[in-house]
Amino acid sequence: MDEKGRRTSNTLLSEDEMDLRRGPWTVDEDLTLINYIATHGEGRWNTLALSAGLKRTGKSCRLRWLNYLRPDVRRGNITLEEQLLILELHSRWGNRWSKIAQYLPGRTDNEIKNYWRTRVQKHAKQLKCDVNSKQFKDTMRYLWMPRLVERIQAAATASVTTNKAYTSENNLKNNEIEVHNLKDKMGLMDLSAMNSDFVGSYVMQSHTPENSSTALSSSDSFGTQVSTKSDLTDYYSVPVSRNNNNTNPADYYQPSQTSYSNCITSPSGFFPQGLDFQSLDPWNLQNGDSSDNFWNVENMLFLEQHLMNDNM
DNA sequence: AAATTTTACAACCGCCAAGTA
DNA sequence: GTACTTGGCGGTTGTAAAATT
Repeated sequence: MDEKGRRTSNTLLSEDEMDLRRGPWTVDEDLTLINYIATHGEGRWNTLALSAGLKRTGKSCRLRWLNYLRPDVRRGNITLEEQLLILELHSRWGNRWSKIAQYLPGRTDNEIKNYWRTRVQKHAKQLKCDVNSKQFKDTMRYLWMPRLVERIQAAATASVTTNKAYTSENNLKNNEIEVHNLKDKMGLMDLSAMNSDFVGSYVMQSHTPENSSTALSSSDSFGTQVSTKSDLTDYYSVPVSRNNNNTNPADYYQPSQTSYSNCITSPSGFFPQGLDFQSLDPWNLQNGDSSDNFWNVENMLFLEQHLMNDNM
């Protein structure tokens, strides 16, 4: 029996007989579930559903709790850092959403899965290539991911400039914690090059009072985030390490034969001569509007052709 | 302004493995 | 040992909101 009915005493009742509800949860149902779990805790979801008086399956209650009501669920835009992690972890583990979600605290497997399907797969579809193809994976790894790193770095640099004066004891404490967490995550990605200076400056952004809509905390994947032209110089300048010990996190993404810097500044290292590299960047903010103008027809055709040649 | 299409995401489905009676 | 229950997972669907025509 896969929750098609529930056994009460010796009687097996069908879902119809139990008048089970489906579809969106109401506020009342949410409150009932929250209150019940607050009092009795999680677990034994079928029993919980019955005891709480919810006309839902145990599965439905579990899902609602885990994906939506749990207090530590993070909502809102996937940050650049999270996008980078998702791309990286997916390249390692494929559709192991729950495993990937373990490394994004507060994000659910469902949310990550939705992100992947709606944003990433969309672009694979537009490129007319399979999301699991080598070509698409290469595009992700050598084009989008370095660009994401660059954007994270650019945002961090910008935050250092604009928030120089913003330091408080609390901030420093919070930053220490986040630097630690971030390093844990990045450590998983083997981003040994990421130094605390860089990470710290990045994290600083997330604790500034005016951070609510920064490039870091609010962004849409593949260039649909809202931004301003003033950001452009950062996005398109060559990433320069903020110190001299070669600790540019982007270095991690160096392909075996072509350097990351070459990818960024000279796409010909990876893509054919003449390719309008900037336009191929999913996070391209040219013209002040980032919303997918990256995938203009010309470049689509060009990349498509390149991918086809690659197949031969 | 209305109709249509697209996007984003919550919720459901079916399968499977582990636990339990 | 086995039939059943439960919870977890990945895939898919439904639908409200936003964008476009």
